[in-house]
Amino acid sequence: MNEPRERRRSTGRITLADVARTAGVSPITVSRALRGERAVDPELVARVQAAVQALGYVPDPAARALASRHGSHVAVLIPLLSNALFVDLLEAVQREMRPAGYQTLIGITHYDENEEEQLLREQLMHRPAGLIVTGFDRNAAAHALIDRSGVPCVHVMETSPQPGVHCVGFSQADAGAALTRHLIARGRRRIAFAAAQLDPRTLQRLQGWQQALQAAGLQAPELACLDPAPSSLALGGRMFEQILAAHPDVDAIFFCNDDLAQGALLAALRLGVAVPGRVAVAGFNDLTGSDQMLPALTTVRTPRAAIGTHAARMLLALIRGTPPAGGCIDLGYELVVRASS
Amino acid sequence: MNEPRERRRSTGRITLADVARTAGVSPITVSRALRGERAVDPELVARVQAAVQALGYVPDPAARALASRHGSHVAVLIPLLSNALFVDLLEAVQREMRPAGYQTLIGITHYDENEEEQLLREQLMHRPAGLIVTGFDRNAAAHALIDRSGVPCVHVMETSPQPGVHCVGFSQADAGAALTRHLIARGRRRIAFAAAQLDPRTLQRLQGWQQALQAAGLQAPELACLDPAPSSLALGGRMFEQILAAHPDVDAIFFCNDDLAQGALLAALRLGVAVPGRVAVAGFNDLTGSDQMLPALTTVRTPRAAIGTHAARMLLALIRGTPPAGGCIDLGYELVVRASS
DNA sequence: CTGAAAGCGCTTACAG
DNA sequence: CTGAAAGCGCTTACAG
Repeated sequence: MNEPRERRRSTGRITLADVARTAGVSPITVSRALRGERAVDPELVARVQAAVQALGYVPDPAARALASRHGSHVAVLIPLLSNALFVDLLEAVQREMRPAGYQTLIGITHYDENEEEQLLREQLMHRPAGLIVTGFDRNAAAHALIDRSGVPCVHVMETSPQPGVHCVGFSQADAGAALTRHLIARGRRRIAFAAAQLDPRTLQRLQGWQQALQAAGLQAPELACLDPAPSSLALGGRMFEQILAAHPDVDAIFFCNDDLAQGALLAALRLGVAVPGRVAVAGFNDLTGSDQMLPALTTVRTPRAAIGTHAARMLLALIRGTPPAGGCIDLGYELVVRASS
Repeated sequence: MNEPRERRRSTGRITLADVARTAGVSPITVSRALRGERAVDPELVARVQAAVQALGYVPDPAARALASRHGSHVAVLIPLLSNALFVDLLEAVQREMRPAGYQTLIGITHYDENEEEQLLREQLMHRPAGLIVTGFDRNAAAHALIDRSGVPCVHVMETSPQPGVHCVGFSQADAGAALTRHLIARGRRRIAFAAAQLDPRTLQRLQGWQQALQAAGLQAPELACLDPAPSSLALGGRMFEQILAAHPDVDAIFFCNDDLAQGALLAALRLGVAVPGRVAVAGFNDLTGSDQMLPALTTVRTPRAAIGTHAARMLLALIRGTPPAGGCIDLGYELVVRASS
């Protein structure tokens, strides 16, 4: 009898084959039982599970990915982590994905087209099971990468009427218009719009502001204060000063993000400008701290956690091949009127 | 002659074997040339690279992971993403890791021992090349998982004299003591410490506060205001009110995190309490907005970005098997004195 | 400095 | 409902 040849590279790891042996079934049956795929005799499933328990078997994701040609993770591309908006979104996505057995890989684009394209390339080479991206604006190469990859993709934060795309979000333009109409209803007539970063969603809010003013016969293009620099409290404070200096008749300012508006409120305190007496101030997103400001900040509450949850569920459905209910979900927004307007 | 048997499961993907064929070398030489491993004839390397370019070859991480028994990613465990501290840390880690070819997988523990253990289990089953964890406090099972995994691990945010462990951070206790001494030097005598969350690092700052007071003969255990709830602006405001109500003689409050202190400053404005006239206020971490507050907030600047950078480099060295310079790096902290104290 | 062979631990596709 | 065979695309360990 031949001596059994020694295995050359054994890792000592407990494998699916070990489970199969102790359960007295074939490896493929173990594989199917574990993934809940197709029908497997309940009794065999029980035996497999017992063996898994007894041996402490843990599947190897790399082997699984190699054999099945896609990983057990999803990639999420967001612009920043320093905006609490995206942190809330991410946490919600992870909360759905982890129990479903998917890891979440985060890519931060810094609002940069080229970084996003590069990131997409890297992520896609890891063969994610699914993809979540922010909005619809990206360069042609990035679009092509997504399309050609065949990886299911959900777009978040915006909505689109385009058929075939999957998205979860709300109308940024409508939300911007609604906030502007609120200011008009409060009797404001010279309403400025102050924005930083100038990403697509900010510009959509800008459009909403324009439309609402136009509808009321109050249009004032000179009151759009646009700065491509990153959003921050300090910048908001500076914008507040500049706008009041340049346009003393302004009686309301709509900031495209709460951090700018918070900075403006702080600057108003510093400068002794009465809010809302002299000028009303409003923000967007209802970030943490806005309800604590003095005066408390009027803003638009955006459903980012719900967006994350729904986007994850939609992606899971796409991954499983069960078509999700509807291609595009509009989760709306909520006007939060506080003392600053 | 036999008909060449058709390949059964070809994916159409360009593989290392394809590159080898067009470069006219063996697959293993391609593998070595691409990874820059050992010596390979420069001319062959050039031929391989040309073939890679021509074919648009992209290595498959799953196959690589399966063959080499560890992934091309590192896992990072942090408590929260809603504290800007950890966002800065993460961004710095990613900035080092991506160019080195490693993806960063983020796990959020929510300051929960069991969640951390579970997360560790999941992450480790994905065989990361390296691991970064926050601090040293975790349950025995989590410790054992890290040790037994054999995965190189760097601890961040704290320092430890223990030999054999790798860490990058600073002394939280020293920083807490330094801030307290500053308040004492400013003539404050009844100095309260207000903390939320009560995670290990917060409690280390508490110790620093105690030591500094004791050294000055000012100890006042009744002035430690500890709340296990998550840190927030609103909670800081409430704590501010409570402390002044319960201890009217308090003349300074040291909040364990800037968000609490910012909330306190806002509450002071609301209540008409003079800061620093009636009571000095200080925070910790120098988070965004602290310099914009009214008055601007005295705090301790913590080097989280530098911690991320150094931790990533240390981990890279451990992964490559080159022992890093020193097991533990203390990056210190910086007192930032502003108008609130 | 280079290579032929074997293997990493799973799943797919084909049968029955 | 179950299985034997082949293969996913790399790297390790052994030679030379």
